[in-house]
Amino acid sequence: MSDDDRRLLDSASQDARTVPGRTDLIREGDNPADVYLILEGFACRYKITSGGKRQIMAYLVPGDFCDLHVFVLKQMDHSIGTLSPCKVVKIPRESILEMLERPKLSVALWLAVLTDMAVLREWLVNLGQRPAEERVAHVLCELLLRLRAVGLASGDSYALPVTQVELADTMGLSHVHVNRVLRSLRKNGLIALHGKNLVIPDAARLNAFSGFNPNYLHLAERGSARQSALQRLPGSDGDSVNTDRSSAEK
Amino acid sequence: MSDDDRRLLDSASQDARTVPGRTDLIREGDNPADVYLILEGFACRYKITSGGKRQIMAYLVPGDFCDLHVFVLKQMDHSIGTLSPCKVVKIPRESILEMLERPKLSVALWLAVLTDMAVLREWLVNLGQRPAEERVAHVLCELLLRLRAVGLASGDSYALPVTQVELADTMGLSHVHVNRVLRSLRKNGLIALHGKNLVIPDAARLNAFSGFNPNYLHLAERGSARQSALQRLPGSDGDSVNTDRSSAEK
DNA sequence: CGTTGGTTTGATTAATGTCAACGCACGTGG
DNA sequence: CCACGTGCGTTGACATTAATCAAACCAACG
Repeated sequence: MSDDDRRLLDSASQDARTVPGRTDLIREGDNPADVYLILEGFACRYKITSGGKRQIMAYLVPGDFCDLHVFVLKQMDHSIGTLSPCKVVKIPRESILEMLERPKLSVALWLAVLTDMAVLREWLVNLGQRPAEERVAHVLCELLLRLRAVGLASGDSYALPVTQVELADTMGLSHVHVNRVLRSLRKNGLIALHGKNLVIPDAARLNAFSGFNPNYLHLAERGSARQSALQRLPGSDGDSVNTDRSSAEK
Repeated sequence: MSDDDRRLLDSASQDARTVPGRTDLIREGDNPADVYLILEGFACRYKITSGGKRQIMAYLVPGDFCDLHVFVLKQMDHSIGTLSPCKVVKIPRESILEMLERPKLSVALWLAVLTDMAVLREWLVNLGQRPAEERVAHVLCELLLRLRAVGLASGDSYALPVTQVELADTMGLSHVHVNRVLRSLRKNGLIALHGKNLVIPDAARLNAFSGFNPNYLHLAERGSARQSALQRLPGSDGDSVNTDRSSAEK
C-alpha cells in the first residue's frame, strides 16, 4: 500500500459516530451519498416484503462495509439497520471513487464485495436445504470464524447481540421455533448460552453437525487486511465490541 | 466507451464454444483461469451440501458473466453448470484485469456484480419469507424481466429450459411440491405452460400475487449495456436462445 | 411497582416432505 | 418397426416439520 493509499484511507475515516441499536442507517429507496463502515456492534441488511415480513440478509460486523452500491447503483434496494448499538464511520462517495482508482484499494473493495456475496450464497443454501437445527448451527459456526477474524471471539465463544426474533427473521423460521431449536442444541451440548454470550464447547462437532465448510469465507485470501484496516481507524481498539446488552447478563 | 475499450472487449471474446446441457463449466475447488460469458442457453451456480442436496443459487442467462471471482479469489466456493445447451465464450483472466484498469469497463463489471448480488438477496427473501406458490411465481416474474432485457422474451412469454427438479432445487422445495404448485398456478390462470414455453397471461396480476417489485434488478441503471455487449459478440444474434428441448413440444 | 421486550412452553393447525406408483414421450438397439 | 429403458411429469396416501395461537414468565427500566 502506498503512502497515497494510506493518506486516502485515513482521510476517509473521519467522524466516527455512535448509533443506538435498532436504528436504520439507510432505507430502501434512499440514494445515499456515503458508505458506512462498521467499527463496533452488529448491523444487518434487511428487506420487508409486501406481506410485511422481514428477512435479514446479512449480518454486518466490525470491519464490514455497509454498502458499496453507492458508486454505481442509483437506489437502495434494501435497508440497513443496527441490531446492537454501533460505532460507524461515514465514507463519502468521492473517497470510494478515488479508492477505485488505486489498484491496491480497488482490489480490497472487490475482495470485500465478493466475499459478502459468497456468504450470501451460503445463506441461500442454508435456507433452501438445511433443516432448522442445522441451519441455526451453521450461522453460529460462520459467525465464530468471522468474529475471530476481527478479534471479537475469545476461544470458541463470542457475544451475539441478537434477539431470537431477529435470528428467526434471519433464518426464515418463526421465533417460537428458533427458541425450540436453541433449546435442543443446548440440550445436545452443541452450544451453551449465557445471556448473549455464546459458547461452542466443541467447534469441530458443531461444524460437522451443521455441514459447515469455511471455504466460502475465503479467510486465507483476505489475510489480515480487514483487521488491520480496523486497527488503523480512530476510536477502535480492534478488540471490544459493544456489549451494552450482554454485559448485563448472568 | 473509447476505441481502446472496444478493442479490448472484442479481443476478449474470441472462440465461442458450445457446451451440452447438464455440464459443469467450473467446479467447487477449481481455480479457474478464465471467466465465462454466456451467449446462449441457461446455466446456473449451485452447491451440493454435505448431506448431498443441491441448491441452485443463480440462473445465468445470456449476457451474464459466470464468475468474476477469478481475479481476486483463489478458489471456487461453488460450481457452475449448464442447464440447457449453451454457447459460451471464455474470457482470459488477463483481459478482465485489463478491463479493471479502464474506468468505463470497470464500472460495467461492478454493475454486473452488484446486480447479481441484488438478485441473490431477493432470492434469499424468497426462500425465507414467501410461501411456495408466491415463491415460484416470484422467480417467474423475475425471469420475465431479465429475459426481456436481453431480448429473449416475446411479449409476456419465454422459453424456460428447466426441469421441475431443477426448479425444486432452486426454490428449496421438493419436486413433488413444485409440481403441485405449478398446477395450482395454472389452475388459477396465473401462468400457462406449453412444454418448456411459459406464458404469463396477466403479468401485473402475477407480480401482485408474488409480491414482485422489480427495483432490485436495477434495470434503469443498466440501460442497454448488457444487450449491446451481447450483440457485439460473435455468433450471437441477441435473440434466439437454444430451444433444443422446447421446440419439440406441443 | 407497572410496563415492556424478550424468552419459554403447550396445544393445535397448516405447509411441505417423503414414499410409492404410474404414465407418457423419447431415443435406442434389436 | 417394435420393445425396452430412461427421464420427466403427475398423482395419492401418509409422515413430519415448522407455523400459529395463546399464555405465562422473567428481567430490566422508568
